[in-house]
Amino acid sequence: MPVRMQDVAQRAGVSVKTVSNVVNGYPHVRESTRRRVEEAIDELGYRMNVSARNLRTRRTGMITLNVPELSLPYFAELADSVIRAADERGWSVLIEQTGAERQRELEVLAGRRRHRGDGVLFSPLALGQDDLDQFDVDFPLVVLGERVFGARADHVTMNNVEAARAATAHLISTGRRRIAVVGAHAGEVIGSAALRLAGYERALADAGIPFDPALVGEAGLWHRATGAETMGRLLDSGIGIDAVFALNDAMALGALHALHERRIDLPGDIALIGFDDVDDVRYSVPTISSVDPGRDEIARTAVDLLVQRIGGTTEPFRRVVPDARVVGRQSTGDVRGDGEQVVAVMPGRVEDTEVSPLPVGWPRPVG
Amino acid sequence: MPVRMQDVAQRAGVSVKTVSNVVNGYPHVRESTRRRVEEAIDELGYRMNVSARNLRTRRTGMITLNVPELSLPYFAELADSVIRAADERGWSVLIEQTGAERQRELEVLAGRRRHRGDGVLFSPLALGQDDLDQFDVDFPLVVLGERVFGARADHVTMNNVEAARAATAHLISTGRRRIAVVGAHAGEVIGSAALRLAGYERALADAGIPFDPALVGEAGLWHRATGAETMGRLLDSGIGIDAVFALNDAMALGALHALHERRIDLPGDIALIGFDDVDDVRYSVPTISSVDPGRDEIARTAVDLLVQRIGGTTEPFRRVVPDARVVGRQSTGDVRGDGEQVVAVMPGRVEDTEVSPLPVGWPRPVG
DNA sequence: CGTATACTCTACATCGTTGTAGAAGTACGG
DNA sequence: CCGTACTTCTACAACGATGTAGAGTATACG
Repeated sequence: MPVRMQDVAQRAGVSVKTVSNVVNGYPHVRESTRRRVEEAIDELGYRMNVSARNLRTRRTGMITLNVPELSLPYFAELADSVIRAADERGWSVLIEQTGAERQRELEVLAGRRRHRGDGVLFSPLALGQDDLDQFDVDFPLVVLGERVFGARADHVTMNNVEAARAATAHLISTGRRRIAVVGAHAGEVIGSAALRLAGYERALADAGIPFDPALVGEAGLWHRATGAETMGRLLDSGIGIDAVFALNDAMALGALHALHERRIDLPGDIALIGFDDVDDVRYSVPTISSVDPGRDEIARTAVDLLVQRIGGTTEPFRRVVPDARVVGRQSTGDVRGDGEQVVAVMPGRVEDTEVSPLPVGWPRPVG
Repeated sequence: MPVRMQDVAQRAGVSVKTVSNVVNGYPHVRESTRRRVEEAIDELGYRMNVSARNLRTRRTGMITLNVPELSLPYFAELADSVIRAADERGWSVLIEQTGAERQRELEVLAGRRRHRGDGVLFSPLALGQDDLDQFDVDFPLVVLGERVFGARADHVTMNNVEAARAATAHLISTGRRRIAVVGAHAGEVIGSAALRLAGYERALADAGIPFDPALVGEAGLWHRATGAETMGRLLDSGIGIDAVFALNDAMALGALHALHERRIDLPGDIALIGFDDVDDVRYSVPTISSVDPGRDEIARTAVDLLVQRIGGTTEPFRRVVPDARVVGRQSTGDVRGDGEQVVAVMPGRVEDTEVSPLPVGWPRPVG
C-alpha cells in the first residue's frame, strides 16, 4: 500500500499533475500551493515511484558500465571516476562484470545481458577487431579501450603508442639498453598489448637500439600474478636485462615482486616502469614510474559523450584521446624520496570518425 | 518508435499476453505458438521495456550497493564479490559512492539519494552508533561493517575482536612484544578501529604483555597514505617497536612503505600484519600477513539476506559473522617463498536479533 | 459417451507517473 | 472596460508491460 501522487494530491486538495509539478520543480506553481503539497508529501512520507516515471518519460537516468572485473585496480579506479562523473551530472551507474569472457562481452552488445539503463559504457577485453560488426548496436554506446577501432560508436581511448614510446624513451634516457617487456600478446595487431609494444619498438628505433625478441615476455591476463611469472621467466632465461617495461601496473607490481625475490636492486640493477598510474604504484617499494593515461578525463569524457548520445545528438561519432603523462618515480631513478616528476606529456586529441551517427530508428531506449 | 509486445503479438497472430508468456517462459504455451512468437520477436528485433515491467511487477531486479569509494581495494573487491553473487541470483547492482561523507550517508538512509532498486546494501563509514535511529527505514536494507549495531535491519559484519586478537596473538607467537598499532580512532567505542584495537588489547592481556598507549598510532582515513604517515610518526618517535598491526591492508601497505624508507628489515627487525586480505598483500615485497574476513561469504550472505527481505520474509533480523582466518606470509616470518599459511581460524556465527522485523506497511518498494 | 480436468489462449483492467490541451484566474496596456 | 498574455491549475490519455478471470479446446476417466 504505497503512497501515490494521488494520495498526496487528495490530501493537499490539488490535482495529481500539480503534485508532479511540485516534485519536478516546475516554476509556475503558486508558493502557497507548493507549500501545501510539500507538507502533504512529508506527512504521508511520499516517495516517487521511479519505475512509473521511467516508463512515462522513456528515460531511466542510469547508465551501465561493463568492465572485466573490479578486482583489477585499474578498473576499480575507472569505475570510481565514472561514478563520480555520472553523479555530478545526475546519473546513476549500474556495473556489470564480464570477467573478460568473450561470451559475456558479446552479450553486452547483443543486448542479451539485461542492460537496464539508457546507455552503455563498455570496456571490452576479450573481443577484438574481428568483432567490429557486433559494435553496430541500436542503443547509445561508448567504447573504452583499444580492442576495437572504427566502431559506429563514440570511442575514448589512450594514447597508447606515443605513451609507450615515451615510457621506453624515459628508460633509455637513464642509460638502459636491454629493456624487457612484460605482458605482450603474440599475434595481436591492435589491442593495448600490441599498441604499447609498437610504441616500445618505435622508441628503440628512435634510439638506434636493435629490437631483441628474446626480451619480450608474453602474459595472457594482465594480473599481478602473470606479471610475476613473466618477469620470473625472463630473469631465469639468463638474458641480460637492465630495464623492464610492464605493459600495465598490475604486472609491474608482480614484476617488482619477482625482482625482489631474486634480490635484484631497483633501480640500480634494473629499472622498471608500468602503465596506468594506479594508486598502488605510489606506495610500492620502491615506488614505480608509470604512464598516467588520464583516467579521470577518460571517465568524464566517456560519460559526457554517452549522455549527449542518449540526448539524441546527431553529431558524428568521436574518438577522444586524453592527455597522457609519464610519471617518474624511484623505480627509474633520479627522483628523491617519495617524489614524482612528470618526465613527458603526450597531448591528447579529438577526432570525428567518418561513420554516420544515426542508424535507422536510433536512438531508442535500451529496454 | 520502439517495438512493443503489441507489435510482436500482431505479427505472430496472438494476444499480447501470449507474447508476455513466451518471453517469461510460462510453460503452458503450445510449441508451435512459442516458435511463431519467437520468430516475430527476432524479425522485429523486439526487446522488453524493462521500465514497464518494473512498474507492473513492482520489482526492478536491482539492488543498490553504497560504499565509501571503489578506489579503496577492500571496497573494490567487495563490490566485485557482491556483483558476482547478485549476478548468480539474477540481480543487477547499482553502485553509489558516499565518499565516507556523513551527509551522503544520511541521505542513503533518508531515501533522499535516489535509490532506485528494490533494496540497499549499505556499508557506512561516517555514521556511528548515535545514528542508530536513522537505520529504521522503510525499505529492505542490509547493513555491512561495524559502525552501527542493533539496527532494525539484517547485518553482516566481521569477527573483528576475535580476528584482531588472533592476528596479534600470531605476532606474539613469533616472539614480538612491542607491537604497534596503525589506524586507531581515539574515543571510538564501536567501529572497526575500536573493535580491532580491543582484540589487540585482549591478546596482549592473554600473553601478560602490558598495554602501552605510546604504541597506538592514530589514523583518520584508512588509506595507504595515512598508514605511511602514521607508521612514520611511530618510528620517528623513537619508541621501541618489533611488530606492527595495521588495522587494514591499505595502511599495512603504507606502513610497509614507511618501513622500507627507513631501511628497516621485515620480518627481521619488525614484523607486520594487516587486515582484509586484499589481493595486494600477496604481491607486495615482502608479502604481508593479514586477516581474511571472508569477503566472498560476506557478499553472498548480504545479497541472500537482502533478496530474502525483498521477498517479504518475516523472519527476525539476522546478524551474520562469517568465518575469518589469519593468513601468515613473509612479513611475519616462518613462511617459505611466496607461500601462505592459515595460522588461525575464527568460526563465524549467525544470530537472530531481537527487534521485530516488520514495521507497519513494510516492505514496500523503494520507489 | 458425458463429465471432469488440464491446457492454451484472450480480453481487460491496472501499475503510477508525465505530456497535452485547455480552462479558469490575474495583470496589464490601451 | 476589453482584449491579450501570462500564470496556475485540472482532466484525461498515454507509457508498455503483467495479473486476473474466464472462454474454448483437448484429453482423461468412469
